[in-house]
Amino acid sequence: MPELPEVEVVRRGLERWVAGRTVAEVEVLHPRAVRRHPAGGADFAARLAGHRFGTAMRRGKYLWIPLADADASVLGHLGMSGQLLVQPHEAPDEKHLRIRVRFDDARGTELRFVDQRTFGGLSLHDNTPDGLPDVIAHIARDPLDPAFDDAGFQSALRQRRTTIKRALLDQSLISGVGNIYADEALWRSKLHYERPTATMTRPRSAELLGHVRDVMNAALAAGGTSFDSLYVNVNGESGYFDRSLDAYGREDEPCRRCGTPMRRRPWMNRSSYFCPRCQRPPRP
DNA sequence: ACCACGTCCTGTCGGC
DNA sequence: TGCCGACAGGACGTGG
Repeated sequence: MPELPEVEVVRRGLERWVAGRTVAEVEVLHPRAVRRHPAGGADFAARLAGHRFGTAMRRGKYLWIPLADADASVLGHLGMSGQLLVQPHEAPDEKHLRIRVRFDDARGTELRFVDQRTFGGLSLHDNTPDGLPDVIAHIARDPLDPAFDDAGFQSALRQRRTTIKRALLDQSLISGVGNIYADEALWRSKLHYERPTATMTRPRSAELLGHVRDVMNAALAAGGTSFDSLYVNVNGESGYFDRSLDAYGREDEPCRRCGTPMRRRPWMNRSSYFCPRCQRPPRP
């Protein structure tokens, strides 16, 4: 379940292994992997061939590789189980290989998009004037972006009529936060996931934002987290932010602050993990 | 305009 | 032993 730190690790891998290379041929092996490319797989392959890759960029969980010779980008999202692998040509095809990109050089490697659950995919889009693929113009900056607007986020929270975890997962408010880091940041902030955003004072919002950044930076320092053997970085090495989670997946285990057994609650077709003592539910 | 929820997908795991 | 349901969840479309 790649979130921002894992995606950043993949971005760095792309920067190192595919920047500057020219596409020779693209094979789309599963239509769902290009479902965000409206004209379909054949068009995706045809339009990409012959173009040279620039330096991979990232916003939140989205990755894109600008074409060095056109005002367009290859946009990628890893979804739940997506991997971008740089593999030798002779490596056997992965079971869930969805897209293969061959290059026109003699480096002997190709780029592969592998994805078991097919929530992720690649697509080709024109750029907006600020160099962003047009279809992700609505995605907010992420908290590690130097241009992230802290004050704007805080006032947006107060104006919303929703609850805090929903807001953290809303990619138009703040991007790059998924279920795992949301639970981690809320635990660190001693906030219940159902706290109304309207009750978030400036200091409380600032503290939460600080914890979101701390959790992400810690994961980044550890080379990206993975809690699922499906997740592998761009070179095929599995990252693992070992034993550093305080909330996610810790049902019935003692809270690392107060020792109370942690709880899991079904929430929005997923789960929320929290300490019932440190993170008191809001008064109804 | 804002907000909530169902849906897509495949593999693993645990219970009966 | 084998079947079946629950679970994992990011982002988008739809309906309120």
